[in-house]
Amino acid sequence: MLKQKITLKHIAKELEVSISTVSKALKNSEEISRDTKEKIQAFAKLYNYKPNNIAISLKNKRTKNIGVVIPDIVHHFFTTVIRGIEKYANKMGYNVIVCLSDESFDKEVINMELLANGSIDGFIMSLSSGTQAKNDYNHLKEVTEQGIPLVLFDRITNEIDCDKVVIDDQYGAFLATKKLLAEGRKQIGLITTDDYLSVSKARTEGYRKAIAENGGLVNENHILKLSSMDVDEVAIKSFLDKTNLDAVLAVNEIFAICGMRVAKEKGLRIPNDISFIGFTDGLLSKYANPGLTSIAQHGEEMGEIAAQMLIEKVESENEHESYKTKILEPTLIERDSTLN
Amino acid sequence: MLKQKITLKHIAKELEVSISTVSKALKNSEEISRDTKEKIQAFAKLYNYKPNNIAISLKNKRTKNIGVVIPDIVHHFFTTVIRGIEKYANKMGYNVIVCLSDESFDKEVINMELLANGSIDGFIMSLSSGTQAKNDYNHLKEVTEQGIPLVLFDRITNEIDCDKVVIDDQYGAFLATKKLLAEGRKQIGLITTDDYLSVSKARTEGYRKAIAENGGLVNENHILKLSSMDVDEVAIKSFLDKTNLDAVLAVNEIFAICGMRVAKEKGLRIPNDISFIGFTDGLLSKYANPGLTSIAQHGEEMGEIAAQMLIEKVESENEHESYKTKILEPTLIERDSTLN
DNA sequence: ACAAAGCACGAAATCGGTTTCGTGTTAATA
DNA sequence: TATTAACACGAAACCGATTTCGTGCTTTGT
Repeated sequence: MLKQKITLKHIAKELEVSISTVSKALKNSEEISRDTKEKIQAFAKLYNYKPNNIAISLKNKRTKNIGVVIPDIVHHFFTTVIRGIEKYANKMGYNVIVCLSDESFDKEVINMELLANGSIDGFIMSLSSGTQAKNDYNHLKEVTEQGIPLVLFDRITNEIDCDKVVIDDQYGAFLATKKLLAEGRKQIGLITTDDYLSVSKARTEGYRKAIAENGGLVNENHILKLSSMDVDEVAIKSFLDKTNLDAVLAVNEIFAICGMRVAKEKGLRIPNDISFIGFTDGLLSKYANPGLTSIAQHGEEMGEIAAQMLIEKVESENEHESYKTKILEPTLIERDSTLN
Repeated sequence: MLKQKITLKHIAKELEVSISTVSKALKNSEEISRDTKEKIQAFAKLYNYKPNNIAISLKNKRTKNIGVVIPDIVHHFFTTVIRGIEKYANKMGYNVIVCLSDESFDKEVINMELLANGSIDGFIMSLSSGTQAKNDYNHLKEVTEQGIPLVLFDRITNEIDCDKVVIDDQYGAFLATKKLLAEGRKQIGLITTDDYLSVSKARTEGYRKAIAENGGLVNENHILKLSSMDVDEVAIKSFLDKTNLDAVLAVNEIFAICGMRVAKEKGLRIPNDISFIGFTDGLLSKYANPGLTSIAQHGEEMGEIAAQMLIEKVESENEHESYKTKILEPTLIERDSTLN
């Protein structure tokens, strides 16, 4: 019943040759005679021989697996990045092992240690908020010190020397704020998270910069810092109640959508009375009502680039430690939550 | 600079004992004297020795990896399933290798063949539409014949004997349709895909059953079958134009959201003039405007159960081939796209 | 004091491949 | 015909662990 996987040893015994001969014949080595090669190859094809990946990994010290560690998978942005990674990795014959840190420092460490013991050839990761809050990157240091290539994307740190891919978050927020200013908005609010998240910090800076460059002064009351990634609708409502905004920039699409909902409940018309711009440009932005103008982060492209950088490092023998940081340009996708 | 990974051999040489002694000492074998064990364990701790996963996998013929093959990762439902799988698998010390078939039969086959050669202990998968359309399951047969455990979820087939997890799609659609009928809706439309997708077929049946049970007759013009998973807004618009519906059931949330948008453009009030119910209950349903009433598919739970079933099979020695199909009950989540 | 038992450890096989090196046979060359 | 080169293949080491079996030494028993 059970069709046992066939190995070189089986073929060798059956054909009365040595294991080495079989191995060479299947690699079409010049060393083996035409006759023998044909016989062995035919037999292998017949019995659908496929070499055991694990054995090859052990010999080569290369697994053709890449480890991806991200905070959460139920986030459109991360999911598009994975798709990009998968796309490129697959093309190059690599598999993708996905681990979720669940925004927790401990889980991130455990996952990485597990994978680092031979299961993968390199890491692609985005830091958990727990790690960024703790500001402890020893697990990353250990990995790089062992010579395991690492590529950070989106949520990165300067503490570690490695390849990185990010979008220019500051510029993205700058772009969005400029757009709102160009519409003639005067009271522009920002809904963000605590500063320990590198991206939120950068976006806040972009927002400040745009306003300053426009000769305005940032009203600190116009900035709402939510302490968690979960939407706090109550906080958003009281924020909109207390202020008198005519535009809102949010660091992700959920905050923006939630803001729009609250605004509509307050009887405000979007975009006539108040404009909204979000980050991420995922499904929510596209299918929201009205469609949410947003800053596209080009996740899929980011994933492809990260995979490319990683595989290049994995496959390059030389250890000349030169690390690149690729900065992608964000794009403003205009929809109906802003004036055309 | 490069901190080389330490192996049993290194420890053995350094401490002038044999490799076997080191191995046994680290497993706290009774065979080894207290002194020697303490010496070896201390040394291993000091140099942070961790056994090589690949070597262990080769020896044990167990990788502690499970392969997940899904059509697409940029779908809320699938990501929740992955999260459920990850959750359980991680707890049991397993890693998850994710492969995307991209709805293509060929990619599905290639990915599975790659992983089946020793990289994983078992598969969890949901069929690509390409595979369901082609109705060819030989790649699954081969895998099961090799004794590799397989669990199918959501998009399954009866052609293969293996464990399965699904929600009762027919009942879900039945439930939704009943709800619409209870609201007093008379002209209930259905937006679905071609029948080759097992879930669409089941949902269509549930819809028919509910109407029939209510003494109604299904108007075939009230059923729109889209040929692809991509939203065809034009088709939906002409569908709503041609019919005169007062309620719509859609087999996924995107179709439903798109339907709501078209309806609003036509000047219809939701839910006063027309109700909408979708499937999936993802972010879109939650943050749509109005919030979309929908049938929750309990993806995370499905993932956990699938992982549990798989790991149980993986870890059970005996080959008594008994396969279960677990059917989860869908739940109706009421929001503002239907009358309360 | 001598045989039996027990202790602590090492040699070697194994998992399934790859690869280096050595060797017997045949063919080419002097 | 003797020598050498080319050819075709096998033995064995290796990757990094686990595990069985064997063995030298000490200890116990009589």
